Amino acid sequence: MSKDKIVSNIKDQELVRIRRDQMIKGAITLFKEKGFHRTTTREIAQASGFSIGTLYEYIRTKEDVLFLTCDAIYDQVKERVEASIALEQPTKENLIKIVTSYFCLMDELQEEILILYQEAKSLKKETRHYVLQKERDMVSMLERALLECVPDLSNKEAALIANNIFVQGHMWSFRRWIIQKQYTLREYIGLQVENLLKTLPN
Amino acid sequence: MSKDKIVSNIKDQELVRIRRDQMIKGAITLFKEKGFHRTTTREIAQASGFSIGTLYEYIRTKEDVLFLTCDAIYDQVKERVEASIALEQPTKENLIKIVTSYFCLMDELQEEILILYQEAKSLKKETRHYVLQKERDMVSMLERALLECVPDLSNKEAALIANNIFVQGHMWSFRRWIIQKQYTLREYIGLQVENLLKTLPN
Amino acid sequence: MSKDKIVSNIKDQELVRIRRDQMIKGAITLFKEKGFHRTTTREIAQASGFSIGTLYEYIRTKEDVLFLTCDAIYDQVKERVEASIALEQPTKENLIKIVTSYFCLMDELQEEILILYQEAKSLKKETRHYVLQKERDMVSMLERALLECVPDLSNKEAALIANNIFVQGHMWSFRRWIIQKQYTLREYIGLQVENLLKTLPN
Amino acid sequence: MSKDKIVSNIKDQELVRIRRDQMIKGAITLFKEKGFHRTTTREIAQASGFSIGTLYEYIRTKEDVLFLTCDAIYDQVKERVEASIALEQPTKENLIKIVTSYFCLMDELQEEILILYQEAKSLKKETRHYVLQKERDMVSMLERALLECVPDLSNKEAALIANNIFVQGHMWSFRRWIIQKQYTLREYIGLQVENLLKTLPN
DNA sequence: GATGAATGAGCATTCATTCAT
DNA sequence: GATGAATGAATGCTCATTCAT
Repeated sequence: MSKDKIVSNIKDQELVRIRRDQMIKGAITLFKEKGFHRTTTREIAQASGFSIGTLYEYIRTKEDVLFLTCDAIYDQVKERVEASIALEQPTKENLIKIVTSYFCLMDELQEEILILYQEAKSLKKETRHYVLQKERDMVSMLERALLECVPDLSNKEAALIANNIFVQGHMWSFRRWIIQKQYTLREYIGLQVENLLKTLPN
Repeated sequence: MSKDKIVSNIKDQELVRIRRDQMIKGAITLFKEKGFHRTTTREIAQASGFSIGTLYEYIRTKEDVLFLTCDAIYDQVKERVEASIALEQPTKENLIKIVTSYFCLMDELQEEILILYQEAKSLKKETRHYVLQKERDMVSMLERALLECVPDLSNKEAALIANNIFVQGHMWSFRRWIIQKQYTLREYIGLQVENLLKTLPN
Repeated sequence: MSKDKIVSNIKDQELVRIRRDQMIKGAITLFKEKGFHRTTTREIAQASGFSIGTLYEYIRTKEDVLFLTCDAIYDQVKERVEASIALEQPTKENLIKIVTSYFCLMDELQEEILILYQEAKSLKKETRHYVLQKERDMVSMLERALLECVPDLSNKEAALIANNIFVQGHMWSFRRWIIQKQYTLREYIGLQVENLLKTLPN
Repeated sequence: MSKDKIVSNIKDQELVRIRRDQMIKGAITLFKEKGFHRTTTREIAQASGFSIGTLYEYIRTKEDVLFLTCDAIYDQVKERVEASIALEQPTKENLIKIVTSYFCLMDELQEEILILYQEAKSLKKETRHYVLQKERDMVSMLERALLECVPDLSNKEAALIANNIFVQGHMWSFRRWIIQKQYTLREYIGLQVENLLKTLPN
């Protein structure tokens, strides 16, 4: 597991989980507000409900907080996308359900997605790659769903469409000032799904 | 003009233009490399070919540099998209040409686009809105081209497709580690244009 | 006794002795490696084989560890010098034996001597004086041995020579990078003893 | 030159010299009082007469201050020993003069010598070796003076005696609480020189 | 107009010490 | 008696900004 790479002085693993959850919750609030660079470690500690000294018992560097945060966001997204895919039979109608629920998820997690877009680049190589891999996994899930639901699709086509769907979901977040003024979520989903269907064979 | 909002101590407007061009050139190089927050004003001054004191004769704060830089990138993009649109007759074939040349431009300006995505959020409200407006203008240009070339399109459809094209161009940049490993630029453009055509009426 | 000045929460005096011995052993290893200031109390606890909480049951401050350590080193040196002096008859030949075995001891305890030289200054006044007194005692022992073996020596001469011998022993430790490259221990002892004999009357 | 290895942001080399001299002066005062580790960079800046920001324009790390300080002390010692040796003809009487003036110098620079003894170990490998070399050079100077003034001496004997003299000089500083209570400087020099003469052939 | 030395608020991180369990 | 989680004052260092020359 990824989080195990972040070293902590605290022995009680359950406590580490609890404190890091507090930390991630605090950090997300702050990163939404002012971004990673403008947030101080003291603010993170305070928002997490403990002292600066305690913060550093659970991480090694400020960047660790960013990693834990990005990681948690991806996990959350991945888990829910996975769940929505697992439930469905591989039919075109269900593909639409999957995509729809993915867009809804993106709406729910708008601000978290923004954090990924704007701050993940501040991770060091190794951790950035780790997080990138999670992203890749998620696109792969969409790709597989596409291939199962629409067997006529070539691999390259499926991969591209998966990427497009993936990014159109994010777009609802990172272009919200523009998009959300023109469309309701339902409209947006409706139009994007319509286009998607036109794109698919048959 | 936007740049006029950034105050300078220097009277000679031509000199201001020259120095700011140097500054933007230096800043882009540095921001590509290490991002806005990790770049110091001293480094910007040095990369621009003058002293830190001189830098501050032409701007008021470090954020001004970011604004000038984002602004310059958008201007560059806008100018070239405008040119490509202006040349063409409103036919579907020419729409493809416009979109193709837009994707090529995004390929050329990959790193500049990344700067916009990752750093523009550090701008203060007012300037961020200013830059956002430029983005809106650009999407509008694509939208108008779409409506002219494909008259059957509704406004809402055209706006959404314009946004999709716009973001698919950026995607080539901000998801390059994933996308550019799977597709050549030509392949990417080919597939995206193909999907676009399927999406359009007729 | 000195160690009794260091307060402990623990009643069982034998346990205090045992834990402090562990502590001193751990501390010496660490101080040799990185010095007093660069060693943390956590490291000392760990090297001693118990927790940080337990460490503080047996001392009041980090400086106490330094004191106990310096004190232990001096005790060790003193004990062995005392033993070597006690064994001998007061003849010039035996003086040579005493000096020789002192130099050998200094060779054995090189790194401990270094600790005294480099860290004892970090002790607070009171404890520093206490340790200093031990040093004085040791020089006095050499001085007495000198006076007994070479009765013609004046007090002032004996005191100075005792100091010289004392420091020449340390020198083998604190100038080792220079001295030990030029001389083997035997050579060093041989030459220093030779000079000593020339210095003495008769 | 050694100091050139310490990088400064400031271009004006003369100013660098001036500021570093202030810094060394301030640092020596503080290091005498509380040692390197207990002295903060802020205190060094203040004692030097400028702000913490300015301090860091002239050095890169706190350790740089220690290096500059040790280096300056050695330079001062070396220069004066060199001068005293240069003046004299190679006779035994002049050897005594050289040694006497060396002891006087050690008396004058007592506290600076203590700094070398207690803090030089905190230098990083490279700089520590650099400083060590200066020490070696100084002993070599004494050694050469010995060989010139007392030609019958073997190299090994001369080297050892040079080291003894060198350390007996320092001893006046680092054992001052003991030695300076028993002897005046004149007495100390008198007795040590007397012993030295007994040691030398003829 | 250009320069670069000076400033000090601000930040990440450490670590001796305490105390509830 | 032992443990180890919690604390926060302290510290080294950075960097945007100013201003005298």
